[in-house]
Order: sequence, then C-alpha cells, then structure tokens
Amino acid sequence: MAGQIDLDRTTVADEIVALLRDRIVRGELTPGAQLSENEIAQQLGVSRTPVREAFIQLREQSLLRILPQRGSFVAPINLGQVEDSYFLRETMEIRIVGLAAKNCKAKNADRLRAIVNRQRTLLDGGSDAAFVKADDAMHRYFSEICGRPRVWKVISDAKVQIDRLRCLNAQDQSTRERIVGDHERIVDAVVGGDADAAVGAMTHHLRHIHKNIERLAQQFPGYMDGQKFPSSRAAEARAQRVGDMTARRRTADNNQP
Amino acid sequence: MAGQIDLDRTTVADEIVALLRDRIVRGELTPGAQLSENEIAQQLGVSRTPVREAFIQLREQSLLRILPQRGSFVAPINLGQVEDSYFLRETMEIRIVGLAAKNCKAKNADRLRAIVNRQRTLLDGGSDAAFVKADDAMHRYFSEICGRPRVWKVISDAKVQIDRLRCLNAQDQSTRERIVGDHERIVDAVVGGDADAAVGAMTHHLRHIHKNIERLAQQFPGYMDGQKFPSSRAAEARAQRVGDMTARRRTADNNQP
DNA sequence: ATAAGTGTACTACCATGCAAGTTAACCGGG
DNA sequence: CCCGGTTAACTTGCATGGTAGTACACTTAT
Repeated sequence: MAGQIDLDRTTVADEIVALLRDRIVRGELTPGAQLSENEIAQQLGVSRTPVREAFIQLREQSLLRILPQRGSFVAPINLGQVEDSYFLRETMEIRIVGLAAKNCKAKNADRLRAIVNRQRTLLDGGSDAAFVKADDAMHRYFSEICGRPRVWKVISDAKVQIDRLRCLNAQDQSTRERIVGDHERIVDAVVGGDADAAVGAMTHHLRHIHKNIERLAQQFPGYMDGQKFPSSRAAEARAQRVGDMTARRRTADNNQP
Repeated sequence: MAGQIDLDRTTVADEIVALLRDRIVRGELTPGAQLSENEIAQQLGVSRTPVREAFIQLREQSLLRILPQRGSFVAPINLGQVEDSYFLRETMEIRIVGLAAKNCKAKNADRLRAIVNRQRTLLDGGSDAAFVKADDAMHRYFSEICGRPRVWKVISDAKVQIDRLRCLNAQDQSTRERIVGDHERIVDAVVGGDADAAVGAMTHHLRHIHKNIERLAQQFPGYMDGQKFPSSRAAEARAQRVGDMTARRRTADNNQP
C-alpha cells in the first residue's frame, strides 16, 4: 500500500474525486474513455471501495456515466447541458456584478485590483492552470462582495462543463490578452460604482466566451453528446490511449504481477 | 434480507438517497438528529455499503454532516445558505419567466392552464405533498418553455434548503389560496405574452415566499445554523424522538431484539 | 460461409470483516 | 464530593469476497 495520495486531511474517496475530476476537466481523460474501479484502485494503491464512492460523486457531477454491470465511462460533453450552464452563469453573474458595483468598498476595490494585476503578470509566463485560477478568482470575488459566497459554488459546478469544452485546446495569447482586458474594464466599472457599465462589460465578456463555446463544439464533434457508449470499441480504444491512466488494460495473459 | 425497498430499476443506494432525502426535507428527520450507517442498514434490511454511499450523496447535497469516527447528523438549516438559495432561485426564475412569456406557444398555454387548474383542485382536499408537487410543476414548466429544462434541476437542488424550512409547519389554507392566486396571475401574464407583467407577478410571488422564510427562521431558531454537533446530547435526544426511524438507539441494556 | 450457441473474462453491486478513532460511563483515589 | 484513568460500546473509513449481469470470442451446426 503506497502513499501515493496524501494532500490534506480528507478521506481517500474525496481525494480521488479531486484527482479524477481534474483529469476529466483538463481533458486528459476524454469523453467515452472507460474507467474501471479495479484499475483505478490498483493504480492508486487503494481498495475498490473509495474508488467506487468517488465514481458515484463524479456521476452526480455529470462527469461520469456508470452503466451497471457494464462499465464506467467519462461522460460526453452534452451540448445542451453546456448551453444551460452558460445560461445559468450569465444570468447569475450579470446580476452579481451589478450588485457588486453598488456594494464595492475600498477594501474590495484594492483586492480586485490585485487580482487582475496578478492575472496580467501571468499573461506571459504563467501556466494555463494558473491563468484559469486567477480568472476564476475575480468572478468568485464578485460573489463575495455582494455577500453571497456560496452562489459561486453553484456557478462553478455548472461551469465545469464549460471548462471541459474550453480545455480541449489551449487558449492562444491574443485570447488571454483580451480576457485580461475584459476583466480590467469590468473591475474599472465595479470600482467606480457604475452598475450599468459593469453589467455591460460583463455581458460583453461572457458573450465572447459563448462564441468560443460554439466554435469548440463544432471543432470537436466526437466528444459531444450523440456518442453511444458500449458500442464502437474502436472509438473507446482511441480515447483510452490519451491518458496514461487508462493506457493498457489487463488481459488473460498478464494476470499476475 | 427482506424486500422492503423495491421501486424501480435503480441501485439500492439511490433509493436510500431518495428515501432519506424525503424524510429530511419533510422534517421527519430534524436537524441534529443522528443517523448511523448500521442502524439505517438494519432497518432497511441491507448492508452498510449502499447506506454509506447514500450518506455521501446526501452530504454533497448539504443535507447531512458526516464527522469521521463520530457520527452522521442531519445538517442544520444554514440561514446563509437559505438566503443564497433564494437569491439564486429569484434571479433565475425571474429571467426564465420573462423568456417564457416571449416564447409561450398555444400548446404551452394550454398546459400551463391545466397545471394551475389542477393545483386549484388540490386546494381543499389535496395533501401537502401533492400541493407542493403541483406548485413545482408550474415553475419547472417555465424552464421547459424557454428550452432550458436542466436549469430547473439546479434551482430545485438549491430549493431543497428552502423546502426544509417551509416544511417545518404546514401551510394554512389562506397561504395556499394566495399561492394559487399568484400562480394564476403569473400564468395570465405569460400566456398573454406580457413579459414585464410576468416578471412583476413572479417577483411579487417570490417575495412572499421570502417573507415566509424570515418568519419561519425566527420561529425555529433551534434548527438553524449555530447548533454544535457532538455536544448537547439533550438536544439530539429530543430531535431523535421526532422520527420513528431514530426513535430508540441500542444501549447496553437492550441489545437483542 | 453464415448463424446460432457456449464459455470466459470482464463489469458494477452489495455483504462482510477489520481497523482507527471518539465518546461516555464506570471506578478508584484524592 | 470531585477528579483522573480505564474500559467498553459505539462511530466511520477502508479492504476484501462473492454474485448477478454484460459483452466479446470461440465453437458448432446449418
């Protein structure tokens, strides 16, 4: 039993959730790829129980499809679900940013400036993950400013499906620069207390994201919803080789270690 | 091993989730009540495994608090969370009803009329559960009309915390009549294609609900957030006696049935 | 050669057993 | 009477074993 997983003081199942969720969202595990309880358990050096518990949680997050007695597969990116996620995010964030503009104190303004400044420093050298994290930080902080920190969790959970789509290819430099510019304009309006301008800037920002969603959806039709599951072994085998986690499956030949 | 649980073709764990979720939301299991994996498993005639998997899902829905090696307790009703749930619901439903008014076809109008008519028939004889179900049906259908059926799931999940609060005492007749009246005004506006009127009526309707929330929160302070968990055995014992599910715990005296 | 039948290797599901940790009651000494 | 130490009965977390069901490959009959 190795100590491959040791981050903080949560259960093993929760750590596996975080691990697999990250791999699925980042696209390392692609839609349709098969994940077996046994296999994950062996690779992580734990028993099947916490893995199974993690699978159930991922299913509830619409990231995994569990077919009883057949297998567990990374869920396809449901385009309708992506659209609904965007709808929810847009609706909530637009209202939130308007409220934030009316409630922004001096301390909030300082923090907002710091957040976007940090994001700008990440423009060149920063990794994609760090940039995304800084991106989220601003949106999340608006939720805090208007006194509703838990609302961000709902938005964030819905946003996962959007993030999966976005992670299909890395953002180019011009896109990242536009994002930071958008953020700076939004923060300017919020700090200035101009709710209408804030809502307008946020709307503009999110619409750009929506355009990207549509482009990516057309670019990667294979990962989208229509895909059937148990059939089409060829497609699954192709998907499996993307991540090393599902690289080789055991066969009758190499049963013993 | 009895066949106490047999509804449809899902896993045992999922049925336990539905069962316990219902008991918690309806207030049969009150905040602070202890639920042990062993006890539930025995009462349902299943092993601890599916019960445990159900507990984890309920934890993710903020309905259960699992303290490792200590116990699992029905979560208190977090007032901040209730407020955030209301905020989300209000924001989403107001936008949705405006869109529904613009998109309402003749077929939708007929179904809306049918839904409120049915709710009115339930005004006198109907059970509380049936009335609530009919209530939800209208709100859910608005989500369908504007082509975003999945958004209702998010609203509904958030609404659980509000429902817990509401179920603390049954609605009196005048409240139910006011609700149906509200619904009829909303439907009138939507069917008439008047988005502004629909938004106004929905806002009015939801504000009433919010007033009720505040009243109930003051009425039942014991179920609210501040409650500590492992301490105050007296409060827990009191809570336990509410539902027969947790009526008597085994002690050293009555081990055998 | 094609189609139906059979076996085998997988899958997720659930039952059970053990371990680590917490709590509360009990008991003896101050 | 009050306080500290011990023990016993709980709790959840994790490991493991057995079972029903599925799918694929092989065999056999047509």
